[in-house]
Amino acid sequence: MKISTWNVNSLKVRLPQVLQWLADNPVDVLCLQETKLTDDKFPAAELEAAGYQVAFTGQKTYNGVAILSRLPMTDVVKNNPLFDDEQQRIISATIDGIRIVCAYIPNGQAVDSDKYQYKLKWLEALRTWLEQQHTIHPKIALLGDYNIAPEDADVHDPALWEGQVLCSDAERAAFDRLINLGLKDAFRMFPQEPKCFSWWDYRQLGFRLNKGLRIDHILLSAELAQRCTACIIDRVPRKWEQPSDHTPVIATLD
DNA sequence: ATGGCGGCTAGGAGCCGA
Repeated sequence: MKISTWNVNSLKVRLPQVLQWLADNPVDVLCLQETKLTDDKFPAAELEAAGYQVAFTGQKTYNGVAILSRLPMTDVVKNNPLFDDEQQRIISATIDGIRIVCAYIPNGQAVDSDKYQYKLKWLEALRTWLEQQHTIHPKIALLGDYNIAPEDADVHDPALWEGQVLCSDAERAAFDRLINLGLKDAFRMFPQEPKCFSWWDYRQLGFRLNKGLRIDHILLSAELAQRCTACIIDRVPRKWEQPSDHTPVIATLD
């Protein structure tokens, strides 16, 4: 079973690329972030025609998440019931006995901004809820755009980014608290080349110069980590015309 | 580098992302 995540930065613009990527990479589950579509505009028919069931929750202009699955989905839940939030950033479902949580964690903008405080509160509420979910569902995976580079190895220029949003101590501590629930960062379970990233700025030739960050992650509970045989970042769609600034991450489970 | 690029809403220029 292959489960994956991709921040598509507008599903309206990126739908052809999502369909192409799924044709090339027939994963069982794809979690999407930043769909930026209200539910009435979600391209369900096109994705169903490609062989995927869909669950989604969106809003105008910003945010929006979805789960695409080849297998049936049950118990779809939108958002974090413990956190009153107008922003549509979480959707979860059970697929083949696995609880899949798709999350678009807030960006935070800058460490001195209100959005950063919202990000930290949002992460604390996520941790509390996920702890409960983990108890209920021992087979649980949290996939998405975390907007956190967990370690300096996940940053192209750690000195430039030190203390900045996405790399600050408080954000990394929040990431560690998720790990401490008993979750594993699937990508770091395996040997990887240095300077592997999942996001590159559109500006300044970010991708060509590999000036990126690894901020898209798949965290697995112990039962799933045992079954995980590979985790890779697929840079290919970042090379396509009109790409998302993020690229997919895929974990393979036995 | 208080920018850039790209998508969004607008139907301008400005917000936001990361």
